[in-house]
Amino acid sequence: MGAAGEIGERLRRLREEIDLHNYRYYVLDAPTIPDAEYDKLFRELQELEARHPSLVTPDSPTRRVGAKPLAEFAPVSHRTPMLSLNNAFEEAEALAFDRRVCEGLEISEAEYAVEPKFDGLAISLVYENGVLTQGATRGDGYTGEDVTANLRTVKAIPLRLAADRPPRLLEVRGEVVILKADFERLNRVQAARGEKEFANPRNAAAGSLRQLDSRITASRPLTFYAYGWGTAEGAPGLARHSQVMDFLAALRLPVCKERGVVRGVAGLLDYFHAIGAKRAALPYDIDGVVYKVNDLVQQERLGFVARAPRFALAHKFPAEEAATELLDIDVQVGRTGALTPVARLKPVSVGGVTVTNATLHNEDEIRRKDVRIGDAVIVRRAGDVIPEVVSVIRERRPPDAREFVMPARCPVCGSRVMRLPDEAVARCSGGLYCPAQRKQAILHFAGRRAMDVDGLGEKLVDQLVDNHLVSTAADLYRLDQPTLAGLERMAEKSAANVLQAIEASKKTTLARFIFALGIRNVGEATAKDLARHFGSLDALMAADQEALLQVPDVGPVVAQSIAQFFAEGHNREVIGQMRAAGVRWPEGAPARPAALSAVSGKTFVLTGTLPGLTREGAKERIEAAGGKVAGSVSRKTDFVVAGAEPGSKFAKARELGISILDEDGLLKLLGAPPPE
DNA sequence: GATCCTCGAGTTCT
DNA sequence: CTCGAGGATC
Repeated sequence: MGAAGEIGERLRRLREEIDLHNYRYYVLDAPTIPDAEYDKLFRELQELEARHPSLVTPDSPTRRVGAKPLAEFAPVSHRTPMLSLNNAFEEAEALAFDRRVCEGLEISEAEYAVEPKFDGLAISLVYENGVLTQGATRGDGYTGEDVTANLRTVKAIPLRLAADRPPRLLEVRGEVVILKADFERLNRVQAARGEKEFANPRNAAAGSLRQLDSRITASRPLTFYAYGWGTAEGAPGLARHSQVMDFLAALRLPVCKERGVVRGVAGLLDYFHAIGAKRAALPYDIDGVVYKVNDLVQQERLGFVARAPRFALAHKFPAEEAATELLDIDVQVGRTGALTPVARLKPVSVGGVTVTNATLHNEDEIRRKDVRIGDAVIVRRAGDVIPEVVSVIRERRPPDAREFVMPARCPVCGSRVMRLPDEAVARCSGGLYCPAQRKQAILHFAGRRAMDVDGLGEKLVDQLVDNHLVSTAADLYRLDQPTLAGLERMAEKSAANVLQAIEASKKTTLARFIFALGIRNVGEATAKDLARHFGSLDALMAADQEALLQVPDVGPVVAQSIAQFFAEGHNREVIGQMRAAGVRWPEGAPARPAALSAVSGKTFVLTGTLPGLTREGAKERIEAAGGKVAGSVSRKTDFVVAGAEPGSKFAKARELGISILDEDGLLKLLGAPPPE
């Protein structure tokens, strides 16, 4: 072999090896060599190609870096049209789909290929004799845009298919997406550079793919999943869609791991619910699942209606984001006097529930998002629960949109509003003179984690305070049946229940009582620390700054808050009244000796819904066994206990490699003896 | 002084 | 759940 031939051979081997590592890294997510070694191979290839430009091939992994900006994208006609799917939002529509399929095919039960529906951008990739020659957006389904240069930078897309005799022509259909974790990283980078953050992974993927400068695309963490083929010439004859997917996977195209084959409508719905339950834990965003009749001959027999196939259906989850109108911004007063702006929205359905309010946190947040009253806004349920205004649709801003101004006086009591120079929140300076703060203080006192007075809710507290029946928490213990029964929506029976609950709350623990007082900066955890450290309320009340600083997790700020609270004569008086009324707890004995177990000293984080235990129950049992329950996952977390529909904590635990337990695992651990 | 971790506080809807 | 801020740690 001549020198040129040898170099050609070395180049070929290098490319093959790099392609394989790319596949393992980007598609299988299971690299087999360290990054540094990969970089070495890559550099060797780059150097060799630089010295022998004539031997550079278009499918070389070095050609992924991005090319010069284009003036515009060229139009591309798809050989086989990329049709849209019919959508279903209700189970009834899925049932109707299955019935039509069975009737159309004159069978009693159909077999379906099922897969998640990615929330990304549909694209088409053309491979000629195994080499990627063209990539295009879906466009209107018949004509898309040529984004070949951009798609070449996507590492999960093979530039050459892994086959000795690849099909003459293969159109691969799939979705370009950004993984959730990559999206968060990307936004952090954007923020650090002072550039605009993306609202969601889909927008980020769309924006990245539509860059005329492919070097920008190359810097974005795009990935790809194939979901089918269009025109295929010289490909093996296959009978089922599921086989097509296996074929694509064998060519080293990335395909979704969650795909499956099910029978009948029950199979479809089971899959829909299974994926729905897994949704939060999946690394990518999806907006539903797709059902396709698996048999390709049957698909052909069913054919198309208008522009959508009759053999496939997209069964969508309720939208997690929606556009609506911001009608007004109100201000709420919290227990500490914090003024929180709340968006009043035109009711809109998000994630299956109707949203009318959403917090805007504080003034800075409103400014940052540039939200104005009257704006069209995008609303999302953060972590699937709490509604939040994501962004403003600038193009739809009405000319009369008004900026929000934080009021100078408390909307409830008229006291001056203060904002400390280094704090984000504005506060009402009225203290307990402010009815809003008084009400919140009483609600906090009665809260489940504090004194646990069942049935004492917002409506009742409003009435009690407004009618001057109660002005401090101690007054609760002076209420009687006739007073309560005179209130709205308070029949004799409910009045008796509330009195009973108030009576029952008298028997409590020191930690709960300290928490219930609502001392600034003293929450549940600090209250427990204080109770354990001082053993009695009198010892705590007598403690000076220095004594307080001895308590773990108490620093100067918290110590100051506590000392200040007890120095206030009014507070001491209220506490005296409550003790006189019979509020009591076991005192003296500082903390029972925690049972020694495998759980002692370990930190747990709970996420999702456990089948047999409540969150509180699980927490109590872990603490009784000497463990700690923290709110968020970090490297110091020993175990994450995951139930059904876990949140982002589950993903984080996986990322950090923390042991994950289910309820059974937790119970076993609780019962297990301590490690030697 | 910077960084990481945890806690506190506020929030929605059924 | 998310944000901000207090505390601990290096």
